[in-house]
Amino acid sequence: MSLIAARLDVSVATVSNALAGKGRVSPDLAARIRAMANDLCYVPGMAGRALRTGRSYVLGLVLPDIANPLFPQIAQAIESSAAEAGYGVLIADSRNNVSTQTEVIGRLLERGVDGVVIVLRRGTRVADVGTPVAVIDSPSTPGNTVSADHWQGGQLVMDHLIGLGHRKILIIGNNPDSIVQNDRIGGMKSRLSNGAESEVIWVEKVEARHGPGCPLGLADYYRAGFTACSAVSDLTALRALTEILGAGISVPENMSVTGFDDLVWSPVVRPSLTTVRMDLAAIARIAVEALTLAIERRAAGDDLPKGPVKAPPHHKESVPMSLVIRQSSARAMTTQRTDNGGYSR
Amino acid sequence: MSLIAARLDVSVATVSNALAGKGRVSPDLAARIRAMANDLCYVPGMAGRALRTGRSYVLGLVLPDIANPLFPQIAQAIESSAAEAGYGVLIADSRNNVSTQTEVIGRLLERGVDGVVIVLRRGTRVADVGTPVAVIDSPSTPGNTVSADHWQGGQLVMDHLIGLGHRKILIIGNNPDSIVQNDRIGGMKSRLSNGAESEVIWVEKVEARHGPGCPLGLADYYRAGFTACSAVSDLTALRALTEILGAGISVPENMSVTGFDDLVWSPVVRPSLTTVRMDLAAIARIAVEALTLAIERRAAGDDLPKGPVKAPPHHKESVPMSLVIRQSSARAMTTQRTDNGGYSR
DNA sequence: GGGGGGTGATTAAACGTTTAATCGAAACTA
DNA sequence: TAGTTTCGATTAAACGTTTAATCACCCCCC
Repeated sequence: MSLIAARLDVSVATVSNALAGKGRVSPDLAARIRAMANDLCYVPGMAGRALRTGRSYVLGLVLPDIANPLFPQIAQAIESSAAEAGYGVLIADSRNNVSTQTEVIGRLLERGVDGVVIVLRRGTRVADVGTPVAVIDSPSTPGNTVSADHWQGGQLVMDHLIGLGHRKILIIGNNPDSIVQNDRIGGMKSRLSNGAESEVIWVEKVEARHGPGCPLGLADYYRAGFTACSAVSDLTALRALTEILGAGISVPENMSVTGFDDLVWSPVVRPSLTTVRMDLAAIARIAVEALTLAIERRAAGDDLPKGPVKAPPHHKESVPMSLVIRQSSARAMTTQRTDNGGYSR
Repeated sequence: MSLIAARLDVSVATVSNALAGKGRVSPDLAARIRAMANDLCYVPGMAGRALRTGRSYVLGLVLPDIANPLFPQIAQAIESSAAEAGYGVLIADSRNNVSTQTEVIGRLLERGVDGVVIVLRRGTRVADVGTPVAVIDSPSTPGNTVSADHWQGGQLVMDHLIGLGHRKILIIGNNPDSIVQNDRIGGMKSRLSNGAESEVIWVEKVEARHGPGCPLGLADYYRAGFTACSAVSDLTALRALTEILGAGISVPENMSVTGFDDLVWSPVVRPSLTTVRMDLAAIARIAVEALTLAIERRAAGDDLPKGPVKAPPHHKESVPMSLVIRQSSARAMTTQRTDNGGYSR
């Protein structure tokens, strides 16, 4: 910048004004400055700007569990929205540990991030920091900024399965403490109709009894007349799918399987997985917008209300999910076989 | 910092020296300063430091394909190593597009990152930028900084399968242009012995003929006497596994299936997937160390050799992979059935 | 023709940190 | 005792940007 100023024999202030379009600069001089800047491949140094303005144009993204297969989608969505708003994204991984979570948030703040996006799990509360925070979890979570409408997503699958004629539906959850999973299951149950019934099993509970990686005994449910498995996550659905296939029960002819989140492998397994997808792009956009709004306000002198930022008024706090119908769900068998469901093969 | 200085009635320089342990400060004054700093919850502002020293203590991490299921592991490893070295990690996503790759690298540089870690795919070359760059791809890739020893990984699975008595082994690749995949396959083939034979199919090629998501015709290979599928990635392995199970062929009794990378779902599917894992923690550590070393050197005035940084001398440029034996691989059937392999069920 | 107002540019301070140069005093040396 | 280190701390400049305050100037109007 000072180089540009020297070359055109003007003051750096004028250069700054011209490039920022702020002060009073004559149109032609401004044009000459822009030309020269472009000529010299000048890019404003963030360090000086950050120092002067107190803003780094960097957001922190803290994930509770980086092994989470959703991470790529989330990171992609947040990074994209942030980039569009002129922000970079600094990642942090609190290894599902609530104490390291506060620690990594602290590190992000030391780095001078202007705001933080936190993806919660199991409804952890996040302490108040001096910086705007957006929380993505579930509409049921207190202090949630924006998230997918998991309840409605549950309704979506259940409507789909009921519509296909299924009447005995096994719901497979993972962790009973997860607000997200409970929302999804609640939505499912709310749409049981026409005498349809459901049963819920929790993977963590059966693993607590039989060890990690144990079979879920799905063949037994099949023999008991269940014709569909609705899992709260594609990971669980995949586990169910392979177990069912391995038991010689064909999918979707004898048993339908559905999941949640449309993870990478869902389209490629055979049969490809019917699932419910969140609109992470929209969610990220709203979260980032809420955050940047709060940042602007704070820079203007207002002090923030306590707690995570709220979704901007013209946006919904919960984003509808959409059903992705693939091969793993089909019409329920009309002639029900309640005995001899395979398993011996 | 100036607040500390005022409170103790010393100069800011002294405070800086005391906290950095650099200049000459009397031990007791230094202690008092540290105490006061701790008392005031003082954290040095990165902006000022960055401006003065020209270093941001931030690394950029650019992934070619953020949908890549390996992303969580990589990001975790890099973030962890970087944090240990005192660096933050700014993520960038070049959506498998080489032009956006250079663009996002540019954005990272504008943000003032001190170095960049690039995970390549398909051997893209990366243009010289004014900042140290570490490349993670494959030992065969020119300019590679560090990576897993994919060739040796291929040998690992093949030794395993041969040891289990398999003699006709189907190798499933994804993209023929991928250096990584070719390395893995090369390693596999180099360990064919005892009259064992292999055949390679490429998913992208068969999809080009029969459309995306099409069956790979694995039952035919089973009928033709193949007893093992060695996929070049867990994603492909999973696809193979589900197709085989769906065809009524049991795994691993009739057919063994192996993959690569130990992705999230590999332990949870049934049968759980035998796979080859890279030591991403070690790889990330070496990459970050090489990078920080180059950064130090550059800060000391040396100018860098062109091209990506090289692994530090006391480290290997290629990190050995390790075999993770699970349920999906087992001893080959002794009595080979070349006809009637299932498929009808 | 002198005061007032708008215009286009400059000046200078400020952000928070590091660091080379300086300086006073105490301690050692000849 | 005078000269010379050594120690402990200070001074001041510097990084690159923004921005409030200032200034010179021209134009207009009474």
